[in-house]
Amino acid sequence: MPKAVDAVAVSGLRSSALADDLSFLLARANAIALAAGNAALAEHGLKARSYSVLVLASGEARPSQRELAEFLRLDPSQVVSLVDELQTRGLVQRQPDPSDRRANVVVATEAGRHLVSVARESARAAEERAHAQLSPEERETLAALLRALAFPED
Amino acid sequence: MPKAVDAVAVSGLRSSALADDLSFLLARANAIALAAGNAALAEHGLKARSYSVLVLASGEARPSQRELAEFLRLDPSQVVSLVDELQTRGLVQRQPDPSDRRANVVVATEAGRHLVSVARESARAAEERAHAQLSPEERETLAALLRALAFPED
DNA sequence: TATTGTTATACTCTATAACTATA
DNA sequence: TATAGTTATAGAGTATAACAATA
Repeated sequence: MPKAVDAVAVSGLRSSALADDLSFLLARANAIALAAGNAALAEHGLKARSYSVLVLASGEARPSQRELAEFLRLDPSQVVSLVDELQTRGLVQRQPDPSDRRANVVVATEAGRHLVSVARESARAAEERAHAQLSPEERETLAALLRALAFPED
Repeated sequence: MPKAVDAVAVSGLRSSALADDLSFLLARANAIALAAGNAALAEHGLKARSYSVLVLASGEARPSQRELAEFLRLDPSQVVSLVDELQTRGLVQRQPDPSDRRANVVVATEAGRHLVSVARESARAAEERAHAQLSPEERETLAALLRALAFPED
């Protein structure tokens, strides 16, 4: 996530053309959420990226690295690094996919599942703080609208 | 913006814990919008960053580099590079701020204003395509909700 | 003393291409 | 011929600290 210059209420730029631009608002809101999320996850030695992989590896989906890359919009080579790191720390394992010997299925270890359950609390608390401006109903509305943008194929 | 692995409908990960996470949806929607925006701006020799600076420099606000950094959530040193590049291309000028001789006000040149008006059309068209899933009303709702997250001080 | 812009540096992230082993 | 994972590398983005000029 970007910097953190200060928190002084910003100039007359709020009334500029950009301030109504959906893409700009998306970028700024994301930068803020990412910074808050990374700060909260840091105490567990995780970042948004590695946390995401760990969460997905802790579920029932048994994703391949290819699927992780696509879902997280990362290059496959970036997933290699992330899984390497998590595997070195004993948090995930690569398991050969019986149905395709080229593919690795990434699954969390017991330690990984435990860490994710702890980290999830930190992440949830951070999100709670970051989104305190919105009511629960507004958050659900926002999630639904973002889902339409995030998964346009539906 | 990240990669572009493919566009195959993704696995069972859609039903994972992450898929309901507001921060994750924000990140994925932003990655998609940013990729589309950068692609559209590339034909004008711009990216989302430099386009944003140029838009702000084209308005009435006459922002200082410090204000640009804060508004765009960039480090002041990153703004230096962006303004350097735009200035080299004759698109913006640094003007001394009479009320504070330390500060540079960044203003677009005639060429800069012209380019931004052309580029804005490309950006608008790209956004139209990227957000085609949403109705105009939904987009306005989304913008209002994102504004609350992007500018939490209000 | 604090702030604006600047420079320099290190680090992380991203994009690309090539290679292997499988399909 | 195409795909999953890997490796390597170059480039873009980010974070940090220090400095000069000014407040």
